[in-house]
Amino acid sequence: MVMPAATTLLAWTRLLRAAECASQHCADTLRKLGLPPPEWYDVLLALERSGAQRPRDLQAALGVEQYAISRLLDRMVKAGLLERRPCPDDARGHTIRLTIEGLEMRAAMWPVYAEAIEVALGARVAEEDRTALARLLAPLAEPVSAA
Amino acid sequence: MVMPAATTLLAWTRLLRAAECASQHCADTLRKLGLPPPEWYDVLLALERSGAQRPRDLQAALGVEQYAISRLLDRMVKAGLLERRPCPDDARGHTIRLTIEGLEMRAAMWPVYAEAIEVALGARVAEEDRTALARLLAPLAEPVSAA
DNA sequence: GGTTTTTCCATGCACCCGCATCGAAAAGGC
DNA sequence: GCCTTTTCGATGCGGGTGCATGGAAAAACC
Repeated sequence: MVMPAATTLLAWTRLLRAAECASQHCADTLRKLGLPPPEWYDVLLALERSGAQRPRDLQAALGVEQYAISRLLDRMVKAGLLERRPCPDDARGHTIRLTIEGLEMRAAMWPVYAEAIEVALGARVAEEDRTALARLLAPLAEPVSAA
Repeated sequence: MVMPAATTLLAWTRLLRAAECASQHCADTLRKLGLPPPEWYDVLLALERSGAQRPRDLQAALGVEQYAISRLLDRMVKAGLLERRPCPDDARGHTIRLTIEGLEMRAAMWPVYAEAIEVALGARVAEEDRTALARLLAPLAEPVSAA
């Protein structure tokens, strides 16, 4: 029976706990101000950067499950931040566009989101340590090889 | 408007993505073998180490919400892994005990869990880097100061 | 062209979570 | 002792997630 090294277990628990604390702080901060959760921000940002996209492209870009995107877009359309349009060259799909409200919402969320990230991470780790951290996390930031 | 440093944003995205990938791999591995999710393991381990505990102690030890523990214990009792007993010196609470099945379940989960951790983390980061990673994550592994 | 396979997206269902709240027991104030 | 406050744990409700599946369009195959 394989027993992970002590350093592995320590890094493991710290990694999970750190991510939990950080993302929790972020989500809480947004919610307390009546703003949408972080994943909405990611969608808004992706659309603002790349223009209209199809759900499957967003899915690939954001790395979430297909049904998650489908329902996330539902909610955001219902909230008036996005618009579904029929896709000209593929009748199965749609193209998703930002509305004005969506654009404004991203702008409204950013300062709050940025501040939360700064508090949760920037202010707690020195510049050089952040660089080292990013480098060490790089190999872990992609899916475990197709199990 | 505060704009986090580039190193902060990079570390941020890597941290969240790494934790997501790692914990996902772990949960998937257990699930595919018909085993309970990781949080059940944590409860089983805590009880095996410290003997019977009260829900509020487990809550503090595991750092989850009160209602989460309440319902998690419900499910685990229903699955036959735990037992609730009246608490002798506090009629509001209970003491939670492992059953034989709970003990066996933890033993059954460990090799699988350990292997998944090894694959998701141990095999992807060198020994010295794991040490450095744990050190860098330490300040982040506790809740953001009471916001 | 017709048939099979694959891609794209939605959705029913069961489950889990977060919030707010509740009832009951203990602790504290006097 | 009595009253107020705090602690302990459960739960109804709305909503999000994962799984499996469905239907329709496109692509691939022959």
